[in-house]
Amino acid sequence: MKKILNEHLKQQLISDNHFNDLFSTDMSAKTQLISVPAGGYIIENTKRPAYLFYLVRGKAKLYDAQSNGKTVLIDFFTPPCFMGEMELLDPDSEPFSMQAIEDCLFLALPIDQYQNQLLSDTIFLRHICLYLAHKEARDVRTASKNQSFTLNQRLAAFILLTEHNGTYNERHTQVAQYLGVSYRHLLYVLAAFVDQGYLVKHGRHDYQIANREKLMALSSEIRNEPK
Amino acid sequence: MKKILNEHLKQQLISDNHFNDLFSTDMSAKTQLISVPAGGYIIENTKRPAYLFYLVRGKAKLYDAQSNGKTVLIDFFTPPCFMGEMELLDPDSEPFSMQAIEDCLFLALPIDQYQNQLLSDTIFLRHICLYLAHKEARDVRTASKNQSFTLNQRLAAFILLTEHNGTYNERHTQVAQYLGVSYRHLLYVLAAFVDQGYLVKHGRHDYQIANREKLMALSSEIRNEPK
DNA sequence: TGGTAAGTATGAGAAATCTCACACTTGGAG
DNA sequence: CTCCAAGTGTGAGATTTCTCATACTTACCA
Repeated sequence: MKKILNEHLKQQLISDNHFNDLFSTDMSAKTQLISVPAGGYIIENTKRPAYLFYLVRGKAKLYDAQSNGKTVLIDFFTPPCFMGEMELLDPDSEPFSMQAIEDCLFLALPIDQYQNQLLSDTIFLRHICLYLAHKEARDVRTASKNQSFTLNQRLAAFILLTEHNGTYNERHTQVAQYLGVSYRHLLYVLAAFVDQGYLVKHGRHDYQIANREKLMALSSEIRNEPK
Repeated sequence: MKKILNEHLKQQLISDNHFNDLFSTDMSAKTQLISVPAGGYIIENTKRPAYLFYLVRGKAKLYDAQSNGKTVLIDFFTPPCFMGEMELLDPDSEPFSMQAIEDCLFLALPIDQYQNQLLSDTIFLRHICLYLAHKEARDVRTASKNQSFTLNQRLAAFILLTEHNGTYNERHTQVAQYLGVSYRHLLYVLAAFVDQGYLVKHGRHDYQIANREKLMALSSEIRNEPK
């Protein structure tokens, strides 16, 4: 995690993402530009994050740290979205981890400094409410729809979501758990993708996307709104 | 939908559910007690609800009205929970329907009268935020877990959730869609439940629960937190 | 340096679930 | 009253996915 001291870029991102509309006062001066490289942690395990993050570029994933020490893949994030809002709102919330899939750029506000101000800012709170309400509505619909699809389709979508520079290299065990299928079946379908030339296996852990169009075709039915 | 003029019951429900803690000022006097009978509509199709509801007793279900006129079962609600908060927050939100499964009791605040006040009440907004954030977190975990269970287990949980006085009578077509399985398979499992004596079929549309313990055993693995 | 846990890998048979085809019932709309 | 759409019901074969068993590899720790 690194602060980026590029005032011009910061201002442009703030304006591109209408960041100031989220608050009742101009937060530009208080906002920091932060980058996290692919694979880096944005929020670590049990550590309370120091910032409220607003993702403007990149992809990230959310883990849940279970009591037994295991971690479970929970959800994915793409811009624009908040991260760390749960910690801002609820000091007693459970620990979890947030990790960058691609290089990520954030507009970030130091929590300890501005927590009180943010929690008293009705415009900000309304935006968070709306964000959460919409996210919830979307997730419920997506979850309901997802059940109807075969692992072929869901895996294609998953690969495209988590791929980085054309390379897919998630842990099979975690993915199987996240997609709700057996490890065995995941490997079958992965092998089938290689067979059919959609992926090429490199070494033990990396798969290179060889036919992105086909993967997109497979996954397209999931993303599209029903007519 | 009926207003209930029972001041004593209202005060008791307000106190039992710590309703006043949700706001920065005492809303008791402004709160109405509203009941909706089983099967009745709490929020109808495209009609903007007149109240912000807080469910304190009963069960309800949420439908999504699609553009083609069809309706899709989306989610279920049990106390305590808000209903209509989306409409309060976002005047442009999509239409949907909320229907009572059992007789429901609500603490309700007229939206047109108190919308501005509520949207300026940081305590209330924080509670809504927290409610939404926790609901979201729970739903994501549940959805992820649900995939791992067989229709046997999910259907058992679903029957217990939607049952009313020991009778289950949801539309098969909707349930199949909601649970993400084919109509055919749903009927298979339902028939198996009857075979095994968990349910008894009455007429064409009603199933009576004949072995609640067994259904609870089947569904228990879903609800329990992982250790 | 060896042991152990976690991840990767594959086969074979079983269970869950789907698709398709077809028939019957029911409740409105005209 | 008739027709039609939607819901209900059932059979048979195909596909998806699971379970279990069994190896091999890798990382890490004592």
